[in-house]
Amino acid sequence: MPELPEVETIRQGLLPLVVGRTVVEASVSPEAPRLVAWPPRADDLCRGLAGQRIEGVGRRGKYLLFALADGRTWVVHLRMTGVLVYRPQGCGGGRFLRASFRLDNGASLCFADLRKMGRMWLVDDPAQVVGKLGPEPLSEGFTAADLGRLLARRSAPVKAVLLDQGAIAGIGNIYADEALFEARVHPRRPASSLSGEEVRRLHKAVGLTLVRAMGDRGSSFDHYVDARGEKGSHHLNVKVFRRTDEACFECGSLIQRIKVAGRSTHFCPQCQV
DNA sequence: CTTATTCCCTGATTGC
DNA sequence: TGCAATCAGGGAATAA
Repeated sequence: MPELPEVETIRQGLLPLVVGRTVVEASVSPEAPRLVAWPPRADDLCRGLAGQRIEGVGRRGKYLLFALADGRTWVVHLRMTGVLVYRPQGCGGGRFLRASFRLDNGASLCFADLRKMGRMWLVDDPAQVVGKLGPEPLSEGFTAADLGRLLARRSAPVKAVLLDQGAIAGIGNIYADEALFEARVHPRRPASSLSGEEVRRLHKAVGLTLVRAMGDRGSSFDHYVDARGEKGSHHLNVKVFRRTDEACFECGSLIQRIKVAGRSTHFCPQCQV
């Protein structure tokens, strides 16, 4: 499940490989009829990409944004099992290959996706896709006070707010659990019940958690690989995520798994209150 | 406006 | 051994 640290690792990996390159040919498998969310016809996305030079690779939340020479933006979201890899020799086959984008140096960007939940768009303005996202948690402008204001008007569990992309962009199930452990806050606490001190702790914890994960080039619990097809290593360094019934590194209590906001949630019943 | 629930997808896992 | 049910989870859609 690529979240902010994984998508950012992919972005940084793609940057030196594709910026300045031109897409020669794009193709989308008829087996993936929902992959192209816009334009309505996948063929129009392929035709629109062909001949376009890639001017930059950006990221907003969990979305990758490819700036094209004609001013339009190719937007890619990997959802659960999507993988976007740069292959110098082209994509070849592969059972889960859903789309391929051949570049002017003979290499290809290959989009594989076991569960077919990934989406892509070709739009005039990226805001058409990412316009409703909340602030970037790692931006300078996102302060503890901002987080406090966000949480203050929500009665939902604090974890549900962390997962809400319209509240904060880029946090998914792994890093919500990890940040809440880091902040010593119980995932079921109503968001508005956090004290000022707890809000400051959570703000710091979110940043620390995401930066650490990027330092490990992301977590490869399942399918995630970076732009060159390499796994990350942060799944070896998590404190609670998928550590059910294992000892808390802080206090030795057994990590518990519960459901919060419809998502499996891992926490230490001793450390997190 | 909010929150909760369902659906999409398919391989892996669990239960009988 | 086989087969069905369940689970994983991001985000859109829908319900309340």
